[in-house]
Amino acid sequence: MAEATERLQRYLEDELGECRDEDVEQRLDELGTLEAALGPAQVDDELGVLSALANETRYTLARVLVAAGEELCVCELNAVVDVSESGLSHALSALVDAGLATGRKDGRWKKYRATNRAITLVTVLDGSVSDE
Amino acid sequence: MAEATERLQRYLEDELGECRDEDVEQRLDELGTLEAALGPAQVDDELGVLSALANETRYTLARVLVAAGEELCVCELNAVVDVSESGLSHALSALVDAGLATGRKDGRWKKYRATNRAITLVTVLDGSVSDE
DNA sequence: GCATTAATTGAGTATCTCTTCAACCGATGA
DNA sequence: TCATCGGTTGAAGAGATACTCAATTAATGC
Repeated sequence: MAEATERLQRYLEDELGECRDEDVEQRLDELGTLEAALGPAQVDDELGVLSALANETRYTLARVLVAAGEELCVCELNAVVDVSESGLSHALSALVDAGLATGRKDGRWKKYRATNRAITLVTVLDGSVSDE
Repeated sequence: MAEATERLQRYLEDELGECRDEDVEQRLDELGTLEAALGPAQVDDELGVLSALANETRYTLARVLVAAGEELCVCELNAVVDVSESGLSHALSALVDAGLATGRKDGRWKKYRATNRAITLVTVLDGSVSDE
C-alpha cells in the first residue's frame, strides 16, 4: 500500500474510531467521484477559459469588450492596452480560441465582440470579488 | 500624434464621415472610461483569482472542495491530484491566498474548505462552459 | 498592376510558473 | 526528551507564457 494511502487510513481511524481496508477503499472511491464529476473535455475547456482570462492584457480586453456592449475595432482596442499591435492580435486570437470573443472583418477594419460566456464570467467575477 | 492614434482617426473618419481632433479625443476618453470602470486594486484581485484557478492541480482541488461541500483533510486531497505532498501544499496555499479556500488545523491534521467565492466561480464556470 | 494600410503569423527570447527536493516546524506519543 | 508524523517552506531547474520584431496576407485606392 502506498505511503499516502497509509496516511489516509490513519486519518480515517482517527475520525471514525476504526477503519478497515474497505473503508479506505470506499473513501478513495468517493473522492474519485468528486473529482470525476466533470468530464475531462469539459475540465480542459474550463481551464482554457481560465488561462485565457488570467493575464492582464487579455483580461483588460475582455472587460472592455464586455463593458462596451458592442463590437470594437482593433484600432480602438489598441488604445486600452499597453502592448504592440502584434501583441494585441495574439491576445485577441487567444480570447477567440477560448470562446470569449468573436471577430468579424469589416472592409479594411477588424472588429471584435464579447461572447455571452465572456459577459457572464466578467460579470460574476466583478460581483464575487467585490462582495465578501 | 502617435501612429496608433492616427489610425484611430482614420477609422473614425470612416465610421462617422468626418472626424475632428476633438472626436478622437472624445473616443479615447470613452475607451479609457470603459477600461477604468474597476479600480486597479480590484482588477489585481480578480487577476489573482483567475491565475489561482488557471492550473490543473489547483482547479481540481477547488472543484473537489466545492463538490465535497465540507472541509477535507490534506491527506484526502492527496488522493485526487497527481503532485508531491509539497506541491499539494503549495497549491493549497495559493488557493488560500486568492480567497478560494480556508485552512484550519485540527490536531495533527490540517483541513481545507472552499470559500463562497470558490463555490460561485466553480458553479458559474461549469454552467457557462456547458451551455452554448 | 503597385503602393499603402490594417491586421495576423511565426520565430526568437526574456520572464514567469509549476513542480520537486531537502530542510524544517509543530504536534503527538513513547 | 526524543522520535515520529503531518504538513509547510525555500531554493532550484524544467517548462510554459507573453511579449517584440520581421515577414506576410488581405483589402483599398491610385
